[in-house]
This record gives sequence, structure tokens and C-alpha cells, in this order.
Amino acid sequence: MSPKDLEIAVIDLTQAIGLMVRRMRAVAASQELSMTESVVMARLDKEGPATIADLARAEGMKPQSMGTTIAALEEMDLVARKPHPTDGRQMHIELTDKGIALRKTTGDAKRTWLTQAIAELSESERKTLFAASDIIRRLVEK
Amino acid sequence: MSPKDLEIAVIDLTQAIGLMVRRMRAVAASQELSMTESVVMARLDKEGPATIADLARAEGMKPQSMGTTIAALEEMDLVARKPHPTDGRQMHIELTDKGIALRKTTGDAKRTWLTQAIAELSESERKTLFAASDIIRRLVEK
DNA sequence: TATTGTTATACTCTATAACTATA
DNA sequence: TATAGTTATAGAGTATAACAATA
Repeated sequence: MSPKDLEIAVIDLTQAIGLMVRRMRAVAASQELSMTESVVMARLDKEGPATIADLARAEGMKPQSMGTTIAALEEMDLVARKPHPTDGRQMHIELTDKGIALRKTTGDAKRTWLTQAIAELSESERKTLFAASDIIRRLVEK
Repeated sequence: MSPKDLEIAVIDLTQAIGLMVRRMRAVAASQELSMTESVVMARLDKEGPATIADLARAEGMKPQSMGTTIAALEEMDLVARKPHPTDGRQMHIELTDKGIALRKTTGDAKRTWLTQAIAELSESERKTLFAASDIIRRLVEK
């Protein structure tokens, strides 16, 4: 792949990601959670309680920023803080009953625009897309 | 693919995109252009002068927002406004000499973190990644 | 009447800095 | 001294609303 072609493809990827983020933001604006909020909710659902520092590391954000995200979810009564049993510095963040219920209803994979649109792709397109998310995750760590 | 697996994969993709955007922002903060600014510069370089409305449509943004982006590039003396010859409403945005020079130097595909990291992938990983950017572009239009 | 662009204002997301408390 | 978290402040990126000029 020539340097020129590589650069064009990188710009295409960058543009695609920008388009996606703006689209998701526009959809979320009406009622749903932001991208980060959704991901954090899913993580808490899948892996159980976590500290703000853990969540921040997982999402590549500063702890202060994750604190803001958690405060927003707390405001919506979707998560709650619980002091760590032995380490007095840490707060465990966990889903509330309302948060669990929300996860259940979004878990039917019908609610969000993105899940819908991806469900309509061919199996091979989905495979490509999800393989790409692993590649991206590795890229980010470099 | 089960609805549950689909949802997990969609969340993984969402997280990957979030990680990428934050990483690109962190890199750009130091010295380089933002994602949108880079894409606009590449577009002007590749396709010649365009109006703010055209650029906004291409990037899925509001014209007012693109106006801000263009103003930032203008401030850096990378683009200039030129009145449209016949339509008095339109302004053509074009690269300045400095903008062209910047495109040339980034055109060697060595400068940015992302281009570097992607260059280090295997050919098949690159193929997957770039196929995914087309899929994303189609998703966004739905 | 529709389109292009501008200006003013505000919101979302995330960062930096400074601090407290605990380990 | 290092880590977890909070509070305060600021910046980037984008949106909405209201407007002027031109088509």
C-alpha cells in the first residue's frame, strides 16, 4: 500500500468515525444515554461493581471526567456509590434496580438506532465491523 | 448472531470508537489539527474549493459548526475565503499556500500517530479496518 | 420562498489544577 | 509517597436560534 493510499484510507477512517460519533450524539440527544454512559452501564452490568479509577482506565479517560459521567448516571438513579469494605478511599459503583431494569430493556437489542442498523447488515459485514473494533482497540494502545 | 451477542458487539464497537476519539483528541491537543480539521483539509486538497454548506453536509455537521471549524483553520492561515464568482451568497473555501504545504508534509504519512500505527498493522488488518470505514459510512446514512 | 452565511448563546464531553482523605 | 476521589474551572466541539444577504 503506497503512503498516499494509506493516507487517504486513514482520512476516510477518521471521517467515518467522526460521522458516527455525530450521528450517535444526535440520536442520544433526544432521550438515550451518551456513548460513554452506555458503555459504562454495559460494563457494570457485565462485570459487576467497579471503582471510578477502574472505569476511567478502561475508557481511556481521566478519573475526574469519569467522575462526571458517574455523577450524571447517579443523577438519573441508574448507578449508586457504595464504600469499599476495606479500602476507605475507594467507592464501588454499581447498578441500581432501575439501572438493571434499563439494561434489561435495552438488552433486547431493538431500542437503539445503531443496534438496529447493524442488525440489518449482512453477516460478513457485521464480522468485518466487529473485527475492526478489536483492531481499533489495539491501535489505541500504541 | 443472538440478540445478546449482538448487543455486546455493538457496545464493544461503541467503546472502541470512544477510545479512538479520545486518543486522537489527546494527540491533536499537543500540536496537530483536530479530526474534523484534518478531514476538511484533506477534502479541500483532494477535491478543490468548496462552500461551508458543502463541507458541513459531507461531515454530517450543521453549517454553523462547520463555520467555526473553517474560522479556526483560517485563523491558522491554512484556508482562505473567496467570494463565489456568480453566486453572491456563497464563499469558496480553499487551501492557502501554507495549507498546501502542510498537506504535502503530512502527505508523507509519517507524521501522525494514527497513520504510523496503522502502517504497522498487517495487510489483512488494514483491509478489515478500511472495509469497516465504508460500512460505518453506510450505517450513518440509515 | 429557499439557500448561504454570520453572530450570539448554550450544551456536552473531557481536560487540568488544586485539594482532601486514606493507604 | 502513592492512590482514590472531589471540586472548581476551562477548553474543544457542536448545536440551536435569530438574522442578513442573495437567489
